[in-house]
Amino acid sequence: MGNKMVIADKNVELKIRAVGLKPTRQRIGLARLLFIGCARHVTADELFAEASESGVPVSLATVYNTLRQFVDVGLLREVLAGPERSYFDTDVSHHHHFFHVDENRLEDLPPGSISIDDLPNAPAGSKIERVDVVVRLTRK
Amino acid sequence: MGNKMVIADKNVELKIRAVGLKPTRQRIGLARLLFIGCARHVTADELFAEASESGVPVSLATVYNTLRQFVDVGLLREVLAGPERSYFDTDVSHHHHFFHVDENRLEDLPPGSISIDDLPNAPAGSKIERVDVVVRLTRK
DNA sequence: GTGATTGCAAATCTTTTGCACTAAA
DNA sequence: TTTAGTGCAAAAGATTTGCAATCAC
Repeated sequence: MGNKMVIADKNVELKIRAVGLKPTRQRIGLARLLFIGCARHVTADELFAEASESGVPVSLATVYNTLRQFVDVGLLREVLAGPERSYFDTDVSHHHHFFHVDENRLEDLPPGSISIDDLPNAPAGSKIERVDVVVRLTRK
Repeated sequence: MGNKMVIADKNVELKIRAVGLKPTRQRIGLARLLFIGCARHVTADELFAEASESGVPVSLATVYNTLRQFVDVGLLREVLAGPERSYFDTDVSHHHHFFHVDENRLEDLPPGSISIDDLPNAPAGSKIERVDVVVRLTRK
């Protein structure tokens, strides 16, 4: 059993090294939670809770700092879905989201769901960084 | 000069009454700033500053509460552009936004700029409340 | 007069930061 | 050993809330 785990850990460590960060116990622990397995959407709070449960020794401040660093180096994408809190997506490819308003939960749009035509020109002096689409959902 | 002002005030008061709110001095003052003239995007802070400058006697807490109430009754729309603060749009019709990341400023997309095809079906049990598109801009 | 609204200050919530301590290289 | 990273507690910023005072009707 331990074998796969060890290999995955090694990959996570390499991933962190690859972006120029020091692979500390905390970063490795958080990265394991984030990057081993399917793509996911987390808040700082959720990740902190998960880390605590699974025995990763980390403080909430470090969770925040680590998430920010991972975004900065392109390992995570920050998704703006509501004004209350930030969501982080382990899938950094260009895609869009459902946001379940009643549950404060993000979900990927099925790929190819939305195609945007007639993208406007950026106003003078600006360039388009990114286009975010959020489909807000409520209970039926 | 005073005449137009008085009429506009009257309309603002009627607007507030129409949604079932009591037209207090504060609500009328804020509504005048918001709804007389062109459509605009404001933050609570900006509106509070404006109110203070133009002699509308109102506290920051009341600005927040009033904005929230105006959103609830459909007089304003809250726009999600970043996690730091909320923006309020006096244009409640369906339209999308540029967000100037470096300036924290919203701007309407030229009408008809974006057309979304292939809108996905909502997941089971949910219905689509709204689709938000934010085109994030940085300095060129 | 009476119930809704306001102002203020305090509380809340998310996120960031300063600084002494710890750990990775 | 040396520098980067961490934890804690405090700070910061946006927003909400409790409650006594005030206002609209």
